[in-house]
Amino acid sequence: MNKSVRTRFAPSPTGSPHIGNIRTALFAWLYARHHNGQFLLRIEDTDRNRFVEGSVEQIMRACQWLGLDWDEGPFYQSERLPLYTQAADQLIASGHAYKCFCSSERLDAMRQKQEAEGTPSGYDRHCRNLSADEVAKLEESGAPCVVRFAMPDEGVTSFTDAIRGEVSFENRLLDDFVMLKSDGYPTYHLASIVDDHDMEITHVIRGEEWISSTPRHVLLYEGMGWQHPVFAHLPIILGSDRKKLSKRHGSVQFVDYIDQGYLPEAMFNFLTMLGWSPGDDREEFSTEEIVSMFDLDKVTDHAAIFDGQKLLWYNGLAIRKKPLHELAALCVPHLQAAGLLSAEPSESDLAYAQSVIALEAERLKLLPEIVELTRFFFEEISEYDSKGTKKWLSKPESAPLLKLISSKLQALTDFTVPSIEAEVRAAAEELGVGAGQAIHTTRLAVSGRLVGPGLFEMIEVLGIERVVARLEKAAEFAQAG
RNA sequence: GGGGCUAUCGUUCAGCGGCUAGGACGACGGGUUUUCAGCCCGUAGACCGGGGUUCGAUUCCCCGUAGCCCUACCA
Repeated sequence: MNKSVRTRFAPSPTGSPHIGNIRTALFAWLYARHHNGQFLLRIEDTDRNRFVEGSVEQIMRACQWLGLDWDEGPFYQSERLPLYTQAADQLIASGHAYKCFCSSERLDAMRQKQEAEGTPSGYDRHCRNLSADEVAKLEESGAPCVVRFAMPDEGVTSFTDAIRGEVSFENRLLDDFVMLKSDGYPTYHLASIVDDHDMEITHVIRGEEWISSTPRHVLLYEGMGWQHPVFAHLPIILGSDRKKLSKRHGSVQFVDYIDQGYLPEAMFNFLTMLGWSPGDDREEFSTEEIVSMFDLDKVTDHAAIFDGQKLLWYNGLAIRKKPLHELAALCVPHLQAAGLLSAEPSESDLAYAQSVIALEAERLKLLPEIVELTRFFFEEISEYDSKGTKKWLSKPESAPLLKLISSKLQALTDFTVPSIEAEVRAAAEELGVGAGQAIHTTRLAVSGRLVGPGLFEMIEVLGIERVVARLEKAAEFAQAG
């Protein structure tokens, strides 16, 4: 009869979500799903200055793409203002909070002085002991005010982090933070505890940058007479130089990875392994397997470094695991965008595209690469690889070789890999050149390139007409020198 | 300046008092093959430093160092 687990992802709409944001969402989602609980989405839009149009859409797009479905929400804090002011009033009434009328100038001066003197920073509690009369007078004058939490000046506040164990802070080192701003909006601290309580969140799973703020939250819960949820602070994700993830490490915006052609399965697997493990050496899992195994006690407590190469490896893995028709469905839009395939391809065009994709699948690491990998299957060859030209097409035997192969293939009634291979090898033998030479020369003739799928498979898929035309063209080119 | 979190191969995840310190990515070498890729096999590569505790520390404690986070009317 234990309360069902409820977690949430609570991003602020200040831009496109970061890799780290989504990883946090992922872990919160995994925890909820593992325990058959609920996962909610809450938009923390309490800072009107930093609001960025479109970020909520990007956040939802990222979650949906990864498969992080939410059971409730999205909730918007900006629509719940009365809840926060009520809580603030209650805290003032119970003596846990007070109004502060200090101007930003006074606060700046105070901070400068503290810095100059090397004394600990923090609000000097100037307004903490204002009498009721003074407060009334100031309110009457219309002076803007904020509500600050009245920190106990002694004692220790501690909590048990689900990942790090017991963490404690001395209250006297904590200052009277602002919980309600002068514009009537709450700060994160107030809003999040009011909402987490109201939404019956059982586990607050968030980034480790929140650890230092947690004693404030614990005290806020106590002030409200509420029990606080379990806190779990996830390790941060850093760049390869152990510095904050930034553009220099590649993309930091999550949606960029969608656009670059990563697969959600790969990203899902990669991200969960960044800070979590099943406790042994395995690291390739399906989403279902991860959901069934995931728990907070296996989350590491130290920073993880974002390794783009590993992500790429996971992506290649995911691509190779995809059933062909699914992979084709993912590649087709890229081919269409490149103009290699029409917007409304015929049945046979589609079938052709699919067999082409099948040949290149194992070389594919990123979806958009399919375009350059397969271009020659769809378009005529505009030029031959220059190294290949020098090495193979410049040989005097190339033209007769290509012509012979062409005629042999044309005579074929059974245009399949084994017969194609037999004919190419026979042609080589007839002219007394090595099979390797015949194969490389032919590859260059039909694809213009030096590397690619197996030659015979490639010829079969290209079809007799294209192949013959290309062999003849290459023979002419070779003859002309 | 103050406070907090963290510290195993280049990276990642294991190890939770006794191990030849393991797996993966990457690197390097080999095999398969017509090339590349893939696949298979192999090689190199790590316990931040100093004190304790203990018969015994990578593992527990303390100090130092380093990185990161907080120290906003931002989240």
